[in-house]
Amino acid sequence: MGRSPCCDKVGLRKGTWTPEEDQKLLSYIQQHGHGSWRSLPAKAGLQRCGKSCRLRWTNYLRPDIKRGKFSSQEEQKIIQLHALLGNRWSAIAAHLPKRTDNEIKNHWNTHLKKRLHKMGIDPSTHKPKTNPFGSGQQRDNANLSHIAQWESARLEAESRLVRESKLSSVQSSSSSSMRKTSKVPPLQPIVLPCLDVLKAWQGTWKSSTPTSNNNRFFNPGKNLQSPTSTLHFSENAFPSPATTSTTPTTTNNNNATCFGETTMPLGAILTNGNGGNGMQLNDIVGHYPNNNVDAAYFEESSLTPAPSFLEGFVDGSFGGSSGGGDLEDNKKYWNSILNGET
DNA sequence: AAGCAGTACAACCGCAAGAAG
DNA sequence: ACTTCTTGCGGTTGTACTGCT
Repeated sequence: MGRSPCCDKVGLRKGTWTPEEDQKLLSYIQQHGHGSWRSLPAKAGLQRCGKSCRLRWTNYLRPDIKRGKFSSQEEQKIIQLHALLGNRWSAIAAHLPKRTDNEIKNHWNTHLKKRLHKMGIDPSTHKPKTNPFGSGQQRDNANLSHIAQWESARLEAESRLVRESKLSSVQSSSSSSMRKTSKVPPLQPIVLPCLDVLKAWQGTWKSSTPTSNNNRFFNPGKNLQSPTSTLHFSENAFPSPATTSTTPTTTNNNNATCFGETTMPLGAILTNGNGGNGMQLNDIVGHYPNNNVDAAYFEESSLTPAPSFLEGFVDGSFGGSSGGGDLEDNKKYWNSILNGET
């Protein structure tokens, strides 16, 4: 009973692959496909076990692999995904085209983990290791609240991911017998994990009891403190809700008048818009001429601590002045959200 | 130039689980 | 129902490279 070893380990080479071995493996697979990995080494004239061949192929020789330095955009995505998925490298890799789980794992362990440490962030929890914001009691409370909300959102998103993963694996297994076993949730349609967290966060805020006061967008109610976070909306980017109604419109307004730069609590964006006390992503972009995300940008002002998964959204997105992500990628991000994957 | 430590990346190992016989 | 095969996955180790003393 039990599994047999992947190879007999006698007379087989281990360690770094030579260019000759690579060439043998590559040319064999190009001609015949890999077939059964166990039988491949003998057929290809390699003194390696099948498992080693498979690893070499999937992590290095495969033609659809992008090698080389990770872009800042990719790094940001890895951090965001890791905040959501933890060490599920294959799941993370599924969201980074042409990158292997092994490469991402190595990059995380050798670069990103250390970088987060230096920034005072615990890479396993994605939370600040210590309070970097001084000693004000009020600030401390706000931060604790912020962290608690973030954690709550994260857990909710994670549980949702698990639910969706189970659901889709049932669907996919019934629809395709070719699909091999995998812990990775199916990728189509792509639902951005960041958005999951945003949604979860929405739920967190929505669960509080809104009251009407002079903040038309956001009122955290009694159970949750207002976040310390605010977002700045640039001039000409955001038509004034004050000129229309107390609730943001969900329809596009090409002739919308704009108000000058304003400061909005993060909750204004993350709480439910149609309910009247906050805005959804659709609501926000609905205010821009032609629903065009190019028309807007926002930048982080005092989101503290900034959850890493939000960085793509609040740190320099849309070519904002604070530097940050690539404009085109951010636009794709947002357009995918607005095209109904939400 | 040699030795050493740190870093980056490739590769290995063992486990889990579905497929196949 | 059971065993074996096969593949995928994540953690860990090994090795080559680089920079410093």
